[in-house]
Amino acid sequence: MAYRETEKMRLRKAEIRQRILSCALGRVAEGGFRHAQINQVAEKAEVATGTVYRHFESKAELFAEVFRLATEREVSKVGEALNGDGPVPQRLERALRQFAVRAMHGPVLAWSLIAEPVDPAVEGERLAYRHAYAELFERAIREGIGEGSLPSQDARLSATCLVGAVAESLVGPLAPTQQTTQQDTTSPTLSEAQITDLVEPIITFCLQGVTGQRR
Amino acid sequence: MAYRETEKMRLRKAEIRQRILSCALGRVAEGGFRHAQINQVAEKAEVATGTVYRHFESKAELFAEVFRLATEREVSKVGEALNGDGPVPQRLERALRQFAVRAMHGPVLAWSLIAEPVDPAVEGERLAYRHAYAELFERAIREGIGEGSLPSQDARLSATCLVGAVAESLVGPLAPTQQTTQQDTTSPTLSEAQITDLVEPIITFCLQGVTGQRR
Amino acid sequence: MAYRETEKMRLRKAEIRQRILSCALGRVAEGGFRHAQINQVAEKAEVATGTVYRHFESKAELFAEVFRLATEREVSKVGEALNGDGPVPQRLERALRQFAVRAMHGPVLAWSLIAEPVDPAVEGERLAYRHAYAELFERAIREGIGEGSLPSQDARLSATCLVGAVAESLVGPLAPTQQTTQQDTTSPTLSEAQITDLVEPIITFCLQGVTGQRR
Amino acid sequence: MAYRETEKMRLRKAEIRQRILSCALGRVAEGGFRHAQINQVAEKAEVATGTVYRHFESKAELFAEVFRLATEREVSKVGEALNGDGPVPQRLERALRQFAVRAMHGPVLAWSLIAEPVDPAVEGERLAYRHAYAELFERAIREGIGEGSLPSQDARLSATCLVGAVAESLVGPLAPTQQTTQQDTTSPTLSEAQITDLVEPIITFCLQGVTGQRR
DNA sequence: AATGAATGAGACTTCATTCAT
DNA sequence: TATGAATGAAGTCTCATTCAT
Repeated sequence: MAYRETEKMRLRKAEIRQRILSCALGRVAEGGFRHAQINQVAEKAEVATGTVYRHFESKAELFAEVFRLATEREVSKVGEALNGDGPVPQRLERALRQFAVRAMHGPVLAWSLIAEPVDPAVEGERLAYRHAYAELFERAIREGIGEGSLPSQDARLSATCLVGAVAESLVGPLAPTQQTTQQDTTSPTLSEAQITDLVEPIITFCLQGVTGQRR
Repeated sequence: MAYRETEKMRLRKAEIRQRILSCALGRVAEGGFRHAQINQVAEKAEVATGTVYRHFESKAELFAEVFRLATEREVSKVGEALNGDGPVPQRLERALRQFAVRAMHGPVLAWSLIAEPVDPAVEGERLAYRHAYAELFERAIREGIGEGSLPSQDARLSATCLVGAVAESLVGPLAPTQQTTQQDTTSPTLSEAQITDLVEPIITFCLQGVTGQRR
Repeated sequence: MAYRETEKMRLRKAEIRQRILSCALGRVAEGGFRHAQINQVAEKAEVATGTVYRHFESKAELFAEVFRLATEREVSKVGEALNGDGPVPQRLERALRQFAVRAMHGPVLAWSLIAEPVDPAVEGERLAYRHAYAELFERAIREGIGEGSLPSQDARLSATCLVGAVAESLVGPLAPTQQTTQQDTTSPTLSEAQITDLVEPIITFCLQGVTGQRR
Repeated sequence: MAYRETEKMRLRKAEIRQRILSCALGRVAEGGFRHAQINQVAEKAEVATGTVYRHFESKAELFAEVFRLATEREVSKVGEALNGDGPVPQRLERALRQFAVRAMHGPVLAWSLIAEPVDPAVEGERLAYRHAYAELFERAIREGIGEGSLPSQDARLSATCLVGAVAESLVGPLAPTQQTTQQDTTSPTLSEAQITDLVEPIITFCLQGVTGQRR
């Protein structure tokens, strides 16, 4: 008989691709890019090594995709918050909270996305990611300066400071959740209340940084 | 006689140890921990590979020590600035400038110290480093709150934000000096004027963040 | 009804087999056996990988067949020339020219057929191919010795020398057309005039070799 | 104690390098470049895989060296024969005999050197090897034309024919010693008498080819 | 009977660490 | 004690072949 059920198989293939991606993401979330090896990803996804290479050209390609996958939604959420209605400081606050709360839910992953050095190919994605963040914040800050709700300042550097302050506070080794080594594969999950307690002071700092006014 | 011989040898041994350490530091400054291999360090230090292992238990041990070496002075400089005379905001400004300017002069090293993921053993040192920074800033902020020069705030988180904002701005992939991949082993050297242009807005942001007042 | 259906399918099957064979030959002609992978052959033939294995037991089987396909016609042309009318030296000349000119038109293929090492199974075919050539030439030389148009000689070795001289001149790395690496997949096509300039001296050498007389 | 016995160790290192080279050559002689894998070479040489890489930058480098090793002497012997005293035809005869007899003693190796396709890096060496041969013969033929002992001819093509005729006769699949597959790892060793019987007719053919006179 | 995704052995290469000299 | 060659586990990637659909 000719060839049937292409649809089913296409689904299966897509599913395996997804499984590989998500297992790769899982490995990154557990131990960072550093500890995510093709073999282990394949094993976790219950496929053969070669299968990974059927779906992704190389390790770098795979993790670049992982990066995009993990990143896209984060950036778009922050973007939504920043592009919403209301005065800029209020929107900044929403966006920072969005950024911070999400990062708190997966600190190792967040850290990998933000700080871990990787293959040049993946690095490209990270750069894009940070750029995306920075540009979103930068644009908002410029807008705030324009509308008079923010004082004059170097919008780009302020945007960078925002990202840095949040990232460091939440996922850096200093962060309350990271009192231990990053190599730990288990990360504590915080309660919503704990998260709020951490996030609010950070937002205060950041908003004061851009507005120059006591919050 | 026997004693003086021993003494000489002890000096020589210490000297070799220093040379290994400083060459290892050199490699990190050039390309990060990632690209610092024992063989290359040994070669640069003009000793045999095995000699490195006579002075340091393992690669991790060596680089932990490297980390301490590189870090100690940075932290103590910032500490001096923070523990000096004058109102806290002024001291904070001095310290931040100290931190920022030094980082700008060796971005790859700074980035490695701040952000590059490494062996657990080395990570411990990084933790200590960031802790040291955070504690210095935290103490100063507390003092400022006490003396009334700073508003009430979560001193620890503010301190962390300070470190994060500076680090991100100066050595992150977004930083003006890092518009390219970290894999680059050559980093542009900035003129003093350029450095000032970068550092001032950052300091402004940070001070506003802790003081809640327009600078 | 049932019969005609079967017939149609048999034709279709034969056609697919042919397509696979000819695409495999194409790949060899482009880059040699070395660079002819089953996947690429299948893709070029617009069938699935598995289909190749329905028609041929293994890669080796396929390429053995390819070898036969590519070889048969060459040998039979040379055979016709050798078995024609006229004195042996004249027929040898015709045959050598036939051999040489054809090889010049597809140097990579010719080289693959003559010299590239391959799987044992394929090698068997190459052996048969060279044997066929050698036997044709050998028989002609024997005939020439018999009729007195050629001096006494070891007919087999002379035949081998003929093949070797032509093959090396035309497809060896020394050959004027092969001044570059075999890995090159594109080979220059020569004009008829150029081909003649190359072929004539070779024929002269070969005929002198068997006749022992100045041509 | 400081470092002693450098001399002994240098010898040992050189010896290992030699052992690797000679085992690699052995593998080529047994089954061609195709079947010479780094692991097997290392095993045969009784060293670890990594050791091979201490002595040679890459597989290609190793086999390029193997090629040079195997080739140098052959070419220089032929060169000596060609550059000696006496009329050109006589020198050609000496050189051809030299070439042929040596090849007969290691047919698989000879074939690998002459015909097997390999890594581009190794191919470079082969090219050089064939060039060397061709140039030697070409120069001699030109000289012969100059001194009147050889008729006018395309020296380059004649030289190529010489190499091809000898190579094919001795190491090609048609050659009496190669009635079986090249993949055979054992090759029959011929007696001196047998070798003479094979070599003489080849030389006759070749000399007749270049001189156009019955030998 | 055709499909083509999955398989997995096997090839090359790197580099932290050891150990005979 | 210093040396540095040797080690070998581990990692990435390829490709002939199989097999569920």
